[in-house]
Amino acid sequence: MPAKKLKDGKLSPSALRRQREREHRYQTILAAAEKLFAKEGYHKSSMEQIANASEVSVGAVYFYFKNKDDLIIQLMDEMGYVLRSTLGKAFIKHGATMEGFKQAGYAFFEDFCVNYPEKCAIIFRESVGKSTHVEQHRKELFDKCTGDVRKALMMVCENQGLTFKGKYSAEVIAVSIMGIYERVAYQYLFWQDNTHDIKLIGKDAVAFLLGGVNNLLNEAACT
Amino acid sequence: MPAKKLKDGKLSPSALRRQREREHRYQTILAAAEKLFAKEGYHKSSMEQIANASEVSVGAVYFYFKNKDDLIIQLMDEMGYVLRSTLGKAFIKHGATMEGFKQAGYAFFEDFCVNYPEKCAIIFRESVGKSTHVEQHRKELFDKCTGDVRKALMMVCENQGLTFKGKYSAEVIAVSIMGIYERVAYQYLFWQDNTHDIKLIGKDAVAFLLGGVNNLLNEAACT
Amino acid sequence: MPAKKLKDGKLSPSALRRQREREHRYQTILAAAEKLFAKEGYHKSSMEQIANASEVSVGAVYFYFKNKDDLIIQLMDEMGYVLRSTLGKAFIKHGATMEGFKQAGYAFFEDFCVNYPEKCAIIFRESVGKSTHVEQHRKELFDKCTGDVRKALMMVCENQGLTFKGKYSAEVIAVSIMGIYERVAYQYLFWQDNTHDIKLIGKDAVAFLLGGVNNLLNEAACT
Amino acid sequence: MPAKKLKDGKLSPSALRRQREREHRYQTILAAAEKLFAKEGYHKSSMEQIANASEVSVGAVYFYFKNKDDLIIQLMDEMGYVLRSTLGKAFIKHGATMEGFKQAGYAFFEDFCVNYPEKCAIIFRESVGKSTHVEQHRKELFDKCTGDVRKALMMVCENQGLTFKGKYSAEVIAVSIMGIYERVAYQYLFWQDNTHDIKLIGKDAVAFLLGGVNNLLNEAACT
DNA sequence: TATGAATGAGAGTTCATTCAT
DNA sequence: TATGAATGAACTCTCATTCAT
Repeated sequence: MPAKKLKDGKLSPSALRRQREREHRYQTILAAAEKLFAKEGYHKSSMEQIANASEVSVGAVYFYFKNKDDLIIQLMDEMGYVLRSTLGKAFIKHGATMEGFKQAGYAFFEDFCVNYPEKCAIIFRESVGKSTHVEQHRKELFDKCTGDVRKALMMVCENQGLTFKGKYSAEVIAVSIMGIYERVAYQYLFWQDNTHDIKLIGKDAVAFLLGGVNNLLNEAACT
Repeated sequence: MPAKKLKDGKLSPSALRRQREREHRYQTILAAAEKLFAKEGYHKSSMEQIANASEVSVGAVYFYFKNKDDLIIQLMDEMGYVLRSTLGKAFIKHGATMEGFKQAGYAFFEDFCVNYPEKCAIIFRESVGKSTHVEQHRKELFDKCTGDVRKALMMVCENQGLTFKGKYSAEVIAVSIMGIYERVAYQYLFWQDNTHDIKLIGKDAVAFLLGGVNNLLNEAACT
Repeated sequence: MPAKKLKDGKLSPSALRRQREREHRYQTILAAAEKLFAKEGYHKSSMEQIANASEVSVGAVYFYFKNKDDLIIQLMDEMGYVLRSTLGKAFIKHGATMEGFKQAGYAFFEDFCVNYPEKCAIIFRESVGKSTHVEQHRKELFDKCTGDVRKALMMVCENQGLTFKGKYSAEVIAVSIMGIYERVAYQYLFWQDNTHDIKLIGKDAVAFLLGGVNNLLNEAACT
Repeated sequence: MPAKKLKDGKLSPSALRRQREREHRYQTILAAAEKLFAKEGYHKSSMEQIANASEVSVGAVYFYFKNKDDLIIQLMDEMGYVLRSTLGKAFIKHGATMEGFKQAGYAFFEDFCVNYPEKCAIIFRESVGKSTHVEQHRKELFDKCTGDVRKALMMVCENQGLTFKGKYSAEVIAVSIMGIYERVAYQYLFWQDNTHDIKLIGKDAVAFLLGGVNNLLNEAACT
C-alpha cells in the first residue's frame, strides 16, 4: 500500500480518508466473521454469509483476507492481544505480586469472559482442530499466553525468594492455569450460560489455581 | 437386530457367528475412524476414506452408523467409558481417599494419555466445535466426568469431615481439574510430543491440582 | 475395482452388466466432453455443462474422471490411439515402403480428419497451452507420433539402402511432417471448412512432404 | 486521444512529452504482458499481475487496452509485424529468388526464434483456442503470413517460368511451410529447449521444405 | 489520466448421504 | 447384509471488469 505522500511527508486528506475507510471495512468484516463464527460455527459460516453480514461482496472479503483461514487467524491474533493486555494490565497494576496474579485471574473471568464472549468462542471452540495452519497459530498463541503466565510467576517468586519444586513446574503450572481458564469459561459461558454467576465462579477458580501454585513452591506463601 | 432364536431360547451357532462378525465389523470401522480422525482430522476424513481403511464399502459404514456425527459420538462414548473406568479404578483401589484422588490423576497421564493418545485427540480436539448434536454429547460426556470428580471429592471430604468454602466450589474444582487434564494433555501430546516426560509432567500437574483442592477446603488436609 | 468372481473365475452376470454399464457411462461422458470442447472450447465448457450433456450429475463426472484436466488427457490418449493406428495400418498395408508412407499421409487427411474432426480439434486446438500437466501429455503424444513417423522413415530407408544427410534430419523431417498435418488440418477444417476438398488438399500436402523427405536423403529415390 | 495542437499545427512541447510517455507506458504494459503470457500462460496471468509487472494500476491497463483479449491481439499484431518484416527483408535482399526464399527460412529459425522466443510462445501457444475474437485475429495473422509465402513463391516461379501442379498447390505449400515453422519452433524451443542447435535444425527444416516446394512445381529447379 | 477498491458471476471440486441391486 | 455408483447442494476461491475519486 504505497500511499502517496505530500511534500511534508504527510498523507493527503483523500488518501487519509481512503486509509480510514479501508481500516474500517477490514474491521467490519472481521467483526461480522467473529459474530458468525461464534454463533454458527466456523464451518457453518460460509464466505458468502460473512460477506452479506458485512454488507460487502465476496470479492471484497477476499480483498482484505487471503482466505477463510486467514480470517480466523486474524481473529485469533486480535483476541490474543486483547486477552494478554487485559491480564497484563491487571497484573502490573498490583506491582507484579501474588496479588497481581490473583487480580489477573479475576480480570480473565470478570472482564474478558464477560465483555468478549465471542472472542472466547473463537479461541476456545472455533479455532480448535481446524487446518494445520490455524492449529500452528493456535499453538503460538497459547505459547505466548503460557509464557506470560510463567514469566509473571517467576517475577513474583523472585521478588519473594521462592523457587519451584520440579524442572517442569513453572511451565506445567502455566499450562494448567490456561487449562482452568479455558474449561471454566467454556463450561459456564457456552454450556451453562452462567454469565451472571461468573464472578463467584471466577473467585473459586482463582482460589483453586492459587492453591495449586503454592503447592509447587518450595516455600509456600499463603495468600 | 432381531436375532433368530432356537427353541431353547439360545442363538443358533450360525446366528452367533454372524453376531460376532457384526460386532467385529462395528469395532473395525470405529477403530479406523478413530485412527483417521486423530491423524487427519474429522473434516478431512471422508466417509469413503473410513470405508477404505476398514475394508468395507461406504454403504456398510452407513449400515453400522447412522451418519458421520454418529461415528464420532460412538467414539466419544467409548472414550468416555475407558477414561472413567481407568480413573475410577485407580480411585477405588485406594479406598476413596485423597491418595486415591491423586492416583486417579496419575492414571490419567501415565495410563490414559500414554495408551490412548488417539482417544485424547478425539475428545480434546476433533469433537470440538462440530455440530450441535456432537457438542451436546460432548457436554454430557464432560458433565459425567466432572460429576465423577466431584463425587469423588465429596466422598473424600465426607470421610474426613471436610467442607467446601463456596457454593460452587466443588463443581468449579471439578471443572478446573478437567481443564488441567485437557490442556496439559493437549500441550504435551499434540503440540510438544513430550510423551516421554509425561510422567514427570503429570506429577507436577497433579500436585498443582491437589494444592488447588486444599485451598478450597475449609480445613486443608495436606497430602 | 475388485469385481467378485464366480468359482470358474468368470464374472457373475450382474457384475458383468455393471462393468458394461460403467464402461458405457465412461464413454458417454468422454464423448460429451469431446463434443463440447470441440464446439465451445475447453475453458468455456464447464463441468456442469459436461454433466448435463452426458445426462449425469456433476459428481458422476468426478467419479469417472479425476478432474477436468484428466478429461482432456483421456481424450488425448484416445485420439492418439486412433490416429496412430489409422496411419500405422495404412503404412503397414503397403509393406513399409515409401508408397506406404504416402498412403499413411492420405489416411491422415481422408480418413482421420474427415471422420474425427472433433479429435483434431482436441489435439490441435483445445489441448494447446493449458496446464503443465496437459502440456506434458501433449508433448508425449506428439513425441510418440513423431517417433512413429521417424521409425517408418528409417524402415523405408533401410530397405532401400538410403541414409539421411544430417544428424537431426530424420527427426526434423518427422517433426515437420507433423507440423504439416497439423496446420493443414487446422486451416482447412477449422478456418475454411473445406472438408469437401480435403482429398485434393491432402494430395498436395503429401506430395509436398514427400519431396521434402527426398531432399534430405543422400540418394533420392523418386516416388 | 485528441492531442491539443498549437496554432501552427504542431504539438506543444508538453503535449509531445505526454504523447511520448503514453507510448512508453503502452509498450511497457505490452512487454510485461508478453513476458507473463509466455512464462505463465495466458489464463494464469491475471490483469493484476500484468499491472504489477508494468508498475501501473489495473485501471491504467484498461485505459490503454480495451480488455484482456485486446492485450493478446495487440501482441499478435506486433508479433506479426516483426515476423513478416524479418522474413520479408531476408527474401527481398536476395532479389526474390529461390535463394531468397531459403534465406527467409533461415531467418525464421536463426533470427526470429532465437531473438523473440516469447513472441513465438504468444502466437504458437498462448493465442491458440482462446475466444472467438482472438481466434479470428489469429486466422487473419496466419492468412497474411501464408499470403506472403504464397506471393513470394509465385514471384520466384514467375521469374523462372515455373508453374504449380494443382489448383491448391501454392496455397497448400504456403500453409505447410507455416506448419513446419510452427511445429519445429514449438518442438525445439518449448519442449526440448534446443536453442543452441536451432541453426542446424533450421537448415534441415528449410532443406525439407524446399524439397517439398520443388515436388509441386511442374519443372523442378534444384537448389 | 491514473488509481485501486469493489463487484459478483462463475468455476472446479468435495463429500455426506441414498438406494437399486 | 453389503455394495458402490450416483446425487447435487454447498463451498471456497478467482478474476475480468467497472467506477468514484
